[in-house]
Amino acid sequence: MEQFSSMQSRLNLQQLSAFLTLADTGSFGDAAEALGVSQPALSRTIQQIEGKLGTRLFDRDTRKLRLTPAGERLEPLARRLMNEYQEVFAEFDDFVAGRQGVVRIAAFPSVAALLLPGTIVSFRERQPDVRIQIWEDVGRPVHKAVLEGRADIGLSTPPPISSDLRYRPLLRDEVVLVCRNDDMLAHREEHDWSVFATRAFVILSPETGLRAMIDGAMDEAGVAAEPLFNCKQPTTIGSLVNAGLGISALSRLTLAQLDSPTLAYRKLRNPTVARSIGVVTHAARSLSPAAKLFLKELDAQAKLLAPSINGQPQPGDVL
Amino acid sequence: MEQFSSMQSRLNLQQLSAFLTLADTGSFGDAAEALGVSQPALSRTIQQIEGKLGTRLFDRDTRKLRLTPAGERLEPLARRLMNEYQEVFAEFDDFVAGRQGVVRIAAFPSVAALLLPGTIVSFRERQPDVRIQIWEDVGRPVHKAVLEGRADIGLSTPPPISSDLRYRPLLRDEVVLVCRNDDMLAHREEHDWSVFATRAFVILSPETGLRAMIDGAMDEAGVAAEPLFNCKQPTTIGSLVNAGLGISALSRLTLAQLDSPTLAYRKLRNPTVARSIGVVTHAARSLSPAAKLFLKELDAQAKLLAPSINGQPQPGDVL
DNA sequence: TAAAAATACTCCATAGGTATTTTAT
DNA sequence: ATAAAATACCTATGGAGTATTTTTA
Repeated sequence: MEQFSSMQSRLNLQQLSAFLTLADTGSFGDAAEALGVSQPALSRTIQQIEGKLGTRLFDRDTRKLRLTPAGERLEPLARRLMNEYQEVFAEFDDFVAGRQGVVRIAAFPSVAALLLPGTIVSFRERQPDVRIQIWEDVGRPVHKAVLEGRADIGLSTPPPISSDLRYRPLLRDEVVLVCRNDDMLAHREEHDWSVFATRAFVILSPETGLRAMIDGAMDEAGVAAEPLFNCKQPTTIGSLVNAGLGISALSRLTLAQLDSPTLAYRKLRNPTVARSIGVVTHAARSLSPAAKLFLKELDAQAKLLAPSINGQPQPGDVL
Repeated sequence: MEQFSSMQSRLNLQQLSAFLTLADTGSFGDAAEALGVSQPALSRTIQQIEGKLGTRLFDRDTRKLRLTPAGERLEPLARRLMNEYQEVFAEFDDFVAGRQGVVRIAAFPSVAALLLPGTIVSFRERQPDVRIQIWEDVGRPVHKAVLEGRADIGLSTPPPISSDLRYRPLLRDEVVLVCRNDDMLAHREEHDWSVFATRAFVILSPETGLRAMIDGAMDEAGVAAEPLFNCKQPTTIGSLVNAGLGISALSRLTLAQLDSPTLAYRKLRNPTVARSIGVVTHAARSLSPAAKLFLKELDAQAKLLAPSINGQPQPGDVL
């Protein structure tokens, strides 16, 4: 920077500090001690400063020491500079320690609803000054937000391999049968996919990721049945099932989000279908310290939910 | 200063500059060139910075370079700091060059009236941003103001020797006979002090410095006459003389201050009495650069006035 | 004459340079 | 294969120490 080519007449921070300390103490000996250097060292430093600036800063002899007019002019300026400097690095230290900053999260609504509230509560206890921003998105948009740097952390299914994204699984989200809890199907712990051939059923619309998994499972199970409704929203499915219009298949996480006391879920097998929900980050970009701390909190939260929802990824899972 | 004992995590200005330049150029090679150092040198500098701060500031490989979140946070802070720094030293350089500051002057009213207006006009042409403060005082108060640091420059008679003041003469201010210009005394170029024995006269009151000189001269000349009035103000003397009530003795400078077209002055001899008017500064205190420049202007102005008022100090002068 | 700043000299830590290696496209 | 950053190794400057001299009240 050319700023520094013509820097003959500017003091570095150490020199500013030496100047201020001498101005404070009024004696080379005391100032040198305060600065942790020898008296001759400080003596030379002050001479160098005065040489650089082209003025004496102190009128002095072996008995007296006082600021010159130039010194008096410099003092408040130097003091302001040093304070600014302190403040800047105090602020930055806060950032580095994760006490300050912004964490931007892009997440599936289901994950946002289930995992984030608890995480945020305990995170904010520790890091009250960190701002948290959440975008609820589905599938691809989450990956895109992380890829393009609009979000620090994505919570979603795994991104396509060989993209510049990194993925770490948090939860195993299994596709389950959804019915009213007074439905006779609720009497059994598990059902085959063939159950959908025997009952009216409602299902998510084809553009959703879950629907693709469900279609795949039905194919594999050889079940060819026509759904009663295609719904965009999981909540609609919940209402329809509650209304007794049919049964459905949803992921555990999506169902948990509905939070309906009258709905039950039962395992579906042959095949068992699950997707992985996890953390998406950019492979080439560092996370902010605050974001790293947030991730730790997320891990803890995911472990907490493990008994009710989670499961380790298993062979055969659709990830 | 303890500020520096715990300074492990703070960057010096060179490091800040290196960081900003790299952020600007986006390439180690280019940034190194801009900074005037080699690429490996900058490479190491950045590593040291990151080590100190405890975070990476750039995500980089041999092809790409971009700021990390920490880097993005630091950038505006660092930029602000560097700007502050530039501004502080630009301002201080102005001060050192005498383009900025305050010059405080304590002066005899007569000197203030005669010497300062021209000096200030030409000084302000060159240094329009320097503020000038003037206190009009007489004799001792001028010395005291300089001694106590309330004024940078005093314009007055010489201070008592062996005080902490320094004195440099500017003008020789001679005591002269003052009469109306239609007075018969004006016909002769010079008069002895005995002239006061022959005419009614008015005179400054005893507490003034000039009065002491006049009394001394009258003693020496053996003139013992009673003044008609003792006046505190030179202007009163001017009025009385103009009114034809008598003649008087004043210094050239004091008379010039009256600026009356109907008054004349003539040399007084046996003895010739003069005082020195000059610059009083503190012996142990530096002058501000602006004050030094002001003194130069004063010298020039005093030389300009030399033909009409001045004269070199002469043997026998009361200084 | 005593206390404090300035000087003289010596030393070493660090910032910088050159040559080379590693790495990612 | 190429271009850029990182590493290795060396050098030299300037900041800091100890011992000593100078200065002034």
